[in-house]
Amino acid sequence: MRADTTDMPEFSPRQNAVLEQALRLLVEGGEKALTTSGLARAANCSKESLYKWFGDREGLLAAMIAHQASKVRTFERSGERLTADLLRDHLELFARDLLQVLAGDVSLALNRLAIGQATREGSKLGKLLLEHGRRQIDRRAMALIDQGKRAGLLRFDNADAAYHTLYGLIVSDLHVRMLLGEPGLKDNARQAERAVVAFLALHGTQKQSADARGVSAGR
Amino acid sequence: MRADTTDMPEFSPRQNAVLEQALRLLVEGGEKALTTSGLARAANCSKESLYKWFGDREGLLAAMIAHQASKVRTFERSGERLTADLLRDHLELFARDLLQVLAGDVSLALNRLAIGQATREGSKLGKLLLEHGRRQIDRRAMALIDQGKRAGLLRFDNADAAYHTLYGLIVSDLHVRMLLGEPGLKDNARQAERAVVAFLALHGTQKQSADARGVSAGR
DNA sequence: GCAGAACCGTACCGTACGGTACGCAAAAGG
DNA sequence: CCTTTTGCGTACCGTACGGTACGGTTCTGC
Repeated sequence: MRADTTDMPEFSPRQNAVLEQALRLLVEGGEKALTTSGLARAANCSKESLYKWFGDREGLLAAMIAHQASKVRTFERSGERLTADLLRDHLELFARDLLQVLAGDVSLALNRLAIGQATREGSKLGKLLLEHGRRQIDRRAMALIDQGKRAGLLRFDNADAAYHTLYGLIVSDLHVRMLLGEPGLKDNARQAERAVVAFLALHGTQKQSADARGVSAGR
Repeated sequence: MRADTTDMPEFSPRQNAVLEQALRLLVEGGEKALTTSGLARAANCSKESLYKWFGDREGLLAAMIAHQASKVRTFERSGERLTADLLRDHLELFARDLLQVLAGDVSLALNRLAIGQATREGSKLGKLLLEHGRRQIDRRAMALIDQGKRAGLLRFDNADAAYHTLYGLIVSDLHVRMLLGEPGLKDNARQAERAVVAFLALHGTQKQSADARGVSAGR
């Protein structure tokens, strides 16, 4: 494996337009609506071109995932000095972004696709999705958590475990519920705030402000 | 107790055997392996009978969910007096049970099926799965949490929010990862213990024992 | 013992999919 | 200007699915 990322084929503009149509079909009608004939019709291209570009149906699905991942770029974080308030703000921003991403139409459709494809033996698409879709956001959170620890604002043994705690507090069972077709939250921001307050109560080194704790356990 | 929604048709032994085979096929090969012809062959019955009993394919899938749910009976809890240690034990037992259920082959297969079927507009199967599969375990946890509060061992505003916190701490993103084909945890018990310690740190009214806190944030 | 229902095994039907082949127009390139 | 490449549109093929029909067989009730 050379380097890490960006060994992605980088599709031509035409191919990207086709992949965009493919995503649209998938979002609007689920996997059964994404057929080679239907895509060729919707994208005004020939089936032959589809097979030439993407190999087969699985290649098309993989290309869709890569294409979507290439659109979500997570800006590298600044190296500013962390304060407790700043850390909390960044954690909340991360939480809100995470909830928004997970609730996105395209994200849900791709996850449904990969999960529907998966079996007990694992799934090529699932691996791809976790690798392309999650690594970015994982990195961002881990960097933030690590920075918080180095600044003496957070305390934990295992950064990975701490991150999973944060993730669980933010998302709970919401992701699976949305994948099953339930509507998302009315207020992502409130959920984000709650989760960060709880996370800081568990792993923070300082008392939080009074109004903040009111969210989690005040009357 | 028929109580609320036991309007489930209650299938005959023969039909239950067929549904069992259907689950086996689904677990072993995913949705694409669950065909009417394949099921008829595997269960030694005729396709005509399948359609007579279950109406159509969707009816078969719904029947599979109902059948599986009917097998998972959550024993009603005792009314014993709660102590802090007892509460922690029950919470840990709940967490272990939850992790074990979510990691089960049949549960994963049914969730994959319903998720693969779901679209933006929601899914009949998804609703069914959440209703039949989750309500039991939700009730159990809510009862336990509520009992803990009445015993003065837990403190929270919103029992629902507290339960979601507990759920998130226990499961994190593990469920989705497993749905995508990743292997489960090596040690469910450890994860359960961690989650309960964190939950009690957030919502408990008493200090936990030293070894317990060592799990979450020891030096 | 007999009529009727339930059921199995199989054959069958229409359809729609993934994938391939071909004819032709429009760019690309020299 | 001519050639080559690229790609569109369509037709086509094999397959496999969901669903139905039917003849033969076992089970059930009287």
